[in-house]
Amino acid sequence: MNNSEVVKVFQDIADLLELRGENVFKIRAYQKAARAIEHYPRELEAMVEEGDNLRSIPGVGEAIAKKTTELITTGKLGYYESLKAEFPRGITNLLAIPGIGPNTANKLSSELGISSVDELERAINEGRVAKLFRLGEKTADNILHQIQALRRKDQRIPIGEALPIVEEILTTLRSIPGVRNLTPAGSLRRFRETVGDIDLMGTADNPKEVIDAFVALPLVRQVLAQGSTKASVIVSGGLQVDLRMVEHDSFGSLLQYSTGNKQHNISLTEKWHKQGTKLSEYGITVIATGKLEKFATEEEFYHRLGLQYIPPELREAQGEIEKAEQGAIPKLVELSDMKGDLHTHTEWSDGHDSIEELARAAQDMGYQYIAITEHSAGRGIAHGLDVDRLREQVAEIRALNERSAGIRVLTGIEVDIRADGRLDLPHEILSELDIVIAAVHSAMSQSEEKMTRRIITAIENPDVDVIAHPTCRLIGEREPVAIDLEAVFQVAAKYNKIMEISAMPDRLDLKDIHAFRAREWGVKLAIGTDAHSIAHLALMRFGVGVARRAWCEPQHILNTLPLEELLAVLDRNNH
DNA sequence: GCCGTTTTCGGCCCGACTGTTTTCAGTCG
Repeated sequence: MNNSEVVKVFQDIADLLELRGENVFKIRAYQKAARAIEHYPRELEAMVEEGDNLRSIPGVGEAIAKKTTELITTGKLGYYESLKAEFPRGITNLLAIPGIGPNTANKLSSELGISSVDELERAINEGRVAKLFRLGEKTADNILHQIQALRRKDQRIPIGEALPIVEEILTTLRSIPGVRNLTPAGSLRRFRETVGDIDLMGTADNPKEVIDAFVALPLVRQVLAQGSTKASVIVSGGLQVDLRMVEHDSFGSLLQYSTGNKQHNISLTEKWHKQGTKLSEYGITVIATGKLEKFATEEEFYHRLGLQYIPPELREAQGEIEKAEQGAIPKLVELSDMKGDLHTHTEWSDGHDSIEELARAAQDMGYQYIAITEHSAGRGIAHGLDVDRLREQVAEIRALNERSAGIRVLTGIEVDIRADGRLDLPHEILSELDIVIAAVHSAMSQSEEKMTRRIITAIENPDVDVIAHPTCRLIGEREPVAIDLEAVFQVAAKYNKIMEISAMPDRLDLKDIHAFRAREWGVKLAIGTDAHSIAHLALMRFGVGVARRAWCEPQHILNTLPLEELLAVLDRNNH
């Protein structure tokens, strides 16, 4: 049983307890535990097997640890089953509709016998819902509207799709005179791999003008709300974007409040409440005097609390507040630390541009090096290189390096790892290359045991430097393969092999929590774009985002090294 | 149900909106 299945059970328990009208703090405890497990970098199943204490997870105490163990070892949870038996099947689906909470759901169930979204829709259309006490025509209409929105609403969208849309909006609005601050908040600012709605925060001398320009943007399809300081729109693609404007001197408080995540904010607020201060989107209020302090920047806000500034990517309630108290927030890797790209494709395999074009583009980005890593000729991979073509390419790259200065082009390959763990190309050619990346592109439905063995065999192969996209997932399209990453990281650490963070926004593989664990195991990471064209080189920032969420500093990332040091590390393994 | 620089019991984040009702319950972020 994987973590997300455990999370689902505890979220469901919280919903059922809400319906039952239980103590809200008990409900909150289950929600908090579910969130903590959702972001936890280790698989609970492995922890239970190894006898590790689940109570080391913040928010998991004696009762929830015991329930988790039961759930994982037996596949069932008695408490959950009996709780479910108390309510009509499917009633928790009603809670997923915005505007319906436990009280409304109970009322619908007990008075109208409704326990599904379809039944609810029918009842609204027949006018039965509006007749209930404390409901009415408007509420019923609103629920119907929400049901329809829910049905056509896409899932959370990948950050790679959201960010370009947001940047287009920001660029236009920033050109309005009088705009001083304008930035995204929420999960986009924290660089989560997918985002729901987009929140934008800003300040301007003329906020109304900015709001008017915002709702008039050409990509706006529908205006949901528009006031003097706030507006909500749906843009083409179905994404909801909210803009909120505040006074200049309150911008820091609002931005901090709106960046989250939820648990980060709750932890801060709870902690300082005990010390007699109240935190809100308006600032910090000393309860005794009622005096409100405003903050123009987030830095001032955190410093007022006696904390180091916490970068948005770390605000996930993973111990960052304690680290900030100790002054131990890491100096996270930045895009400007990147000295080169170690994973690219050209027209030699399935890329679009020539080696030289790609190299020039990399040089223009200020890189010191770029590795050309085509696919190997393994089955199923378009235009992969066999030994002869690879030799030919190596010769071309060497010639290119000799006749041009400014950037070093590294010879390489993204060699296929076959189903049994052997590589698709022989040692003779691999040993001639500057860098060998190995990756799985076939037989992805193997058992966890087989897949783990397969990857470990590749890691143990002295010709291999880097393992790329080890879970093979495609966000929203393909589930990750079954693999024991803890075992993989352990072996990678032993052999000093590198794990890649794919910066390709639909991969981001390793993902944040896996990269976090790899770093904890002492595994060195590389960030590669897997570029198939010049434009893809710019995707590096998404990989840097993942690395930052994994608490990585420059020394954890291979391709922050200058050329000579990079070559020394790669030479260490073989060649 | 969780937790501890008020530490094993007694707390547990804050503010706003909406619709229904006439003072506030319910829900959300």
